[in-house]
Amino acid sequence: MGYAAGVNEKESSSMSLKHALLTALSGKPQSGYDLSREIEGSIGFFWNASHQQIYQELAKLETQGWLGVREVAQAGKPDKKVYRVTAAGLRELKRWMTDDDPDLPPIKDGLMIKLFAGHLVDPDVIRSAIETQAARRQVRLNRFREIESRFFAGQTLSLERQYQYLGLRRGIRGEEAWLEWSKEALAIIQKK
Amino acid sequence: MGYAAGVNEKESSSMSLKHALLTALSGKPQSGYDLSREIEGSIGFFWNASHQQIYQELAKLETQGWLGVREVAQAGKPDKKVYRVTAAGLRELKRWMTDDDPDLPPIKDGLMIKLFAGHLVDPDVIRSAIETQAARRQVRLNRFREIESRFFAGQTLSLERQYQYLGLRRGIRGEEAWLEWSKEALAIIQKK
DNA sequence: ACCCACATGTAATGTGTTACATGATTTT
DNA sequence: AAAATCATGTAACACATTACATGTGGGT
Repeated sequence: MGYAAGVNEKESSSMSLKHALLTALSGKPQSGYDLSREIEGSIGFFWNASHQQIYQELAKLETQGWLGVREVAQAGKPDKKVYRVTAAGLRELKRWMTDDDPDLPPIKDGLMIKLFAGHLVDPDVIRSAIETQAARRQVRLNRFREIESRFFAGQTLSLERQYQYLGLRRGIRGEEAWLEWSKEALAIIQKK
Repeated sequence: MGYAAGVNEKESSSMSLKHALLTALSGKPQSGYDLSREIEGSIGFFWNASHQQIYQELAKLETQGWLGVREVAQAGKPDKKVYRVTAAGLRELKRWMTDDDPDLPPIKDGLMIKLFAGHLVDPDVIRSAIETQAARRQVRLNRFREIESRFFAGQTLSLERQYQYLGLRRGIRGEEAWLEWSKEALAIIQKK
């Protein structure tokens, strides 16, 4: 039988909007719409998804038995489908939490590609691309810091909130590091 | 004509392995195989792709006229297809470099999801997940630092190499920030 | 009138992964 | 003899985005 060896390719076990949704719903039962709102805040900073994707994924998770649904009528508003995590869903979430993902999360940063092709264009193009991103990152950092001082600083935190706070701290440090880098980068580019 | 407004959804103009490949090939013409090697190093740190995806994308780019191919016979080895960027391809790359991507790059970090669900499991599970990632990030940081001191430190750099160096600096600062965060996080978790 | 928030979806397309497939040469 | 490197690809599937679609009620 003739086929050679190069088979041990990647195996990212992550790939899981599923588990992000289970996590968000384990807090409190919610509708797809609610989730797509919430996911723009705390948890969604680390795992992004559009509302279409969320609706599809919720339907799958329900079929699979990890979620249950209940249709709730509302006065003056469309009905909503409120999802909750089942016992099987919770089991799956806990299982996933113990398995080790061998890869670091992949990065897809267009600005870095632009950097690597920077010599092909006027330095002003690169400078302005960096400055534009820096402005957006600064906005995000400010938002994070506000959340920190409003909801976390100087308060006694439950274990759950403590973990949330660590997530926020990760966001803060990430943006700070990016902004420091951008200063270094702009200083060097300016000198040309 | 009856349909309402909520239409102004996201519009990430990034999504571009295409441009990562154009960038890599603008340096020197290469085969898909060469690219899949190179992409594990410098540029690939910021834009990941498997060899299958690269082959498919190269074929598309050639059809589109942004790349040209030349089959090169080799002694004792399979033929290879060497791709180069065409004039149209270079035009497209430069065009892309000037357009503004309104979104910050999306993050998909499973560890952060685990954090948010941390209260559902024993703190040891979280602690060990963080430690495992920290070890991998430390390895990556060491590799970056070695590249820095071997190929960039104390040398006069061309514009092209200068930009590459800034990319590397971004990688270094990113990993440093992550590791500092992990110390903070572990210190807090340990106290429980 | 128009827009926004609420609320849920389908269809088509595009991007990315996993598994399968081949086959010569070089290293262990 | 087994395994790794070189080199390219197809097929099936899973994940994600864009565009389309509907309809109520409240604010400007």
